[in-house]
Amino acid sequence: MTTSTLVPVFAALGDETRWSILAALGEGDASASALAGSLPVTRQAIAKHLAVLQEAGLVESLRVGRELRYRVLGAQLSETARRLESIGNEWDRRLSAIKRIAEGL
Amino acid sequence: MTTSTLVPVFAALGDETRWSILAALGEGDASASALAGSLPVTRQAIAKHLAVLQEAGLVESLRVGRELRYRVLGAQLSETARRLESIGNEWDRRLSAIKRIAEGL
DNA sequence: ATGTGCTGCAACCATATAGTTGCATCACAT
DNA sequence: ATGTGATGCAACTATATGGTTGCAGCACAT
Repeated sequence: MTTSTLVPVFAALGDETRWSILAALGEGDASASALAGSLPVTRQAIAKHLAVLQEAGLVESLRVGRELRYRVLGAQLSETARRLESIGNEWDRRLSAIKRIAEGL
Repeated sequence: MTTSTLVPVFAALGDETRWSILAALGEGDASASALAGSLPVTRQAIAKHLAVLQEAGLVESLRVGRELRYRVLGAQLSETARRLESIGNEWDRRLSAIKRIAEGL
């Protein structure tokens, strides 16, 4: 299971550039250098972002000869979504409970 | 519908203190001052966090006499979760497609 | 052997963020 | 009328973050 801490995942997803990187990786695995070709930031900046994403468990890296390719882990996104969903439902449930009480049912 | 921009929502959720605030609000609506009583930061810090959360559409505020109470909007969490889920599935789908191709099916 | 291209590390800069203190102000109750 | 408790605003500090440049090192192909 991919039970990473939730907060770093959200923090990682809270940056536009990282979404650009994820989107670019959606086209297929790519190295930091390759990504630097299609994004308006330097390779080093991308490397830092990839480190953050990897730390959050959102991408994995694989060596291919002298290059380091990155791949998106969609499962981690789904997992995070499920956990967020249940939290959201929890709050909704609580609110409905309060509403029912308020309405005297 | 609560179609807020996705990134600010994640950014808002990418902070421990804000989760503490959300958790505290789960106990019931509360003002910044009230929250400051149960959290280890000052009222002003909490007020800033609440502004971020409100900007992201995660909480709403309601005036009650001289105090400003905040309430969690669970629906926004669920909405965000759904959008994240579909993105995650999208990536999974793509990966399975690649796998099928690689396996010659 | 050597040049090219990719990674890795370090220093550096600017801005954003999380937090603080201090003070003015406004509403409510006595 | 006045005190108390809440919000609102501003200034300030420290650290984190997103970004840069520069350089060293390593792997691959010719």
